[in-house]
Amino acid sequence: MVGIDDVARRAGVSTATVSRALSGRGHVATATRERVEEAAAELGYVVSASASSLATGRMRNIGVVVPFLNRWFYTSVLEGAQRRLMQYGYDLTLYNLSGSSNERSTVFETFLLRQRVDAVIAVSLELSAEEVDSLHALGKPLVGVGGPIRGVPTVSIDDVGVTRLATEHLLSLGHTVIGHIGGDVDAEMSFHMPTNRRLGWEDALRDAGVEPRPELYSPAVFTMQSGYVAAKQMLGDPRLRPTAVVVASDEMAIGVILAARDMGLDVPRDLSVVGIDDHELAPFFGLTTVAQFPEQQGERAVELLMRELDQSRDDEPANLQLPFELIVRSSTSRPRPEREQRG
Amino acid sequence: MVGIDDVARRAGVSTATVSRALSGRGHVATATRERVEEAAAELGYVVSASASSLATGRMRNIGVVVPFLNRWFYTSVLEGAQRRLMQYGYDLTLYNLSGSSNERSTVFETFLLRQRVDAVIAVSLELSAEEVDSLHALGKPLVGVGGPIRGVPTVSIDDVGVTRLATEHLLSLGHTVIGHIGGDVDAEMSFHMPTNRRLGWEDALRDAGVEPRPELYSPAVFTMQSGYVAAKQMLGDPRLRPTAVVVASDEMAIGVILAARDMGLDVPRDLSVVGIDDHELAPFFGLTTVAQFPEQQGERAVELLMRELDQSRDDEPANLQLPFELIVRSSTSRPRPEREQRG
DNA sequence: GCGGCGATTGGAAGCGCTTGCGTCGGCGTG
DNA sequence: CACGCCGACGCAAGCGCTTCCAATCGCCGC
Repeated sequence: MVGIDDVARRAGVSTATVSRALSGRGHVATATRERVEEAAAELGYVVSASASSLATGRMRNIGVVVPFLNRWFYTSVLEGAQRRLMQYGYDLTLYNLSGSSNERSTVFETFLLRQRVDAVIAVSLELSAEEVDSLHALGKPLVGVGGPIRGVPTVSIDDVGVTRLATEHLLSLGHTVIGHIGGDVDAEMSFHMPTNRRLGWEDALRDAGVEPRPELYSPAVFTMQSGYVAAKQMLGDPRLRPTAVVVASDEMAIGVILAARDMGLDVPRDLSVVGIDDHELAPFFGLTTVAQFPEQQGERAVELLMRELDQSRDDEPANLQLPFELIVRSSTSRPRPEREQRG
Repeated sequence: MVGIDDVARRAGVSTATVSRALSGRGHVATATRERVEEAAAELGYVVSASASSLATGRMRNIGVVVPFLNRWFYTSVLEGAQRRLMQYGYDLTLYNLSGSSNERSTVFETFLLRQRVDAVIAVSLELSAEEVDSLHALGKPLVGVGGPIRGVPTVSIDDVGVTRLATEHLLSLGHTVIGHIGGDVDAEMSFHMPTNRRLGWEDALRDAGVEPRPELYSPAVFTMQSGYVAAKQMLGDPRLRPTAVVVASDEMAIGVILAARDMGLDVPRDLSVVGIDDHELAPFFGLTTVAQFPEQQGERAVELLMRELDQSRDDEPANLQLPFELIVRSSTSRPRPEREQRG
């Protein structure tokens, strides 16, 4: 294994100089630096991560904790985070909580505290005060993606605003009987998100002078299947049927579209559907949706972290609100004229 | 930061003993061990990963390289690998190649060689000889998931057998005009897999005395959309239409089902469809499929790796063939009687 | 009762880097 | 022209563990 001394010898300098030259810290004459770099390249020298970490106390590695892996949102965040981290020269070690039920405590109590990561990004996780504290006690910065966490900087989108925008789109098309199929709070780990999305729907309706009808809200978990089932139920009675629905995720929304088809309803003629996410399948189903950009969220989370890692954490926890955007496709249109609709 | 000497002092022993007691290596009297463990627990001591790694040369961390993240197969493999690694006390650091085009070389030349991982798992990646060699030169074991790699132990499924099984299922139902929608070799990174799956279809047909018709094979990339488009084309002409199709992945197969519906064809009455994977959406669409178990593949890959890491690599590269299984749902049935079919 | 052996434990030498502290010149000022 | 400063570089002390080697000690077999 070629070590720093080999490089030093070959370049005719001390190991200290090699270290400085290669890391860019400290003053090194240009000529010397080049000689060192050349020697390192010729020998195929790569610094030993563990030796470097032991000496500096920094691992150049950050931990990302996700509640699931098999979900578009999480993998997208992961993808963005990974890309940005790589640019910073950092590694990403992955912790997935979806395994056994006690995996969560294992991750927090053993793995994350094991000095293997400089910081952690928690995606859609409601962290307990102890979890946050134990990390902070070790001097490990922490940032969250999705949903605020007490005392922790976070990047997220305005979940109220998202469904509000979706609902307003529908209202602007002339719909007034608008349903909402949303997250079932108990079934998901991402705490306030489902509730906030419902609030956005309610707020938009009220602002338009329409009182949201409880029977037009239907909870569901974030899967296509669950969206399908919820839609079947909500659309069952033609007299109570909404002319449009705001659905809390694209996957659910696709389930809704499929349900509508199976019931002989034409989308968007009989039912307008708007989802949230801009999932990769959304274009295929012509789904109008409010796009969020999870990859970007992952990237921003990394940037936030890097800032905390660099500077002494002066500024207080920022809550970064990321943009979202309505994308109109073919699943929404004006409602059918009343008389025709009844027919 | 509490270190090993703190524990040693508290337990009244030397650091050497603490190390031995906590790591389980070497002989330590039971009473002593307990005393040390107690002291460590009270102090909340956790070994410093970098110090330990520097001393032992082992990182207890393995790298997993995937070509994409947003695909059911990869995340499932990842999930299985992660779970098993965690049980072994190992971390998983993730490398995703789907970013920029030069990310691949960056990963291999910089990150993987940086002494941060003890070994690597390559998922659905055709590695070049240099990539394999450079890893082996560093003494880093390597195992592949999906598709054989020269000189590297691999876990995979029998891709020929998988489509063969699917095709035989269709044949046994009485179908004889069976199409295949499969991977486009050029568009995917997973090399022989698409070809092998096509071979399975051809073999099964020939064994049944049916010559596979080239116009009943249609290449497509592994997405729902692409399956949809391919199906629209293959099913376009009623006189040439197959009564059944074997589709190389569930996502594509769902696209096929959707296309059939849009063309007014009833599945399975007018068209039987069988996919491969047992994707999480398969039950929802009633898709008959040949299940493979990617999580299990991830787990087995880890086990293979651990064996290489433990023993001196005596045995030569094993190629582990994992099981697959036909799951019959509602997308396949006997073909309609001939006369009715034409009608 | 004695030599020897294995179980226990401590001492101390690294593992391969980073970095504070010093030294050595060369150059800008007064 | 002398002084002081600063850039460039080398020395050597760690960073916090692991583990080889040696020292002890209790106990067994002859």
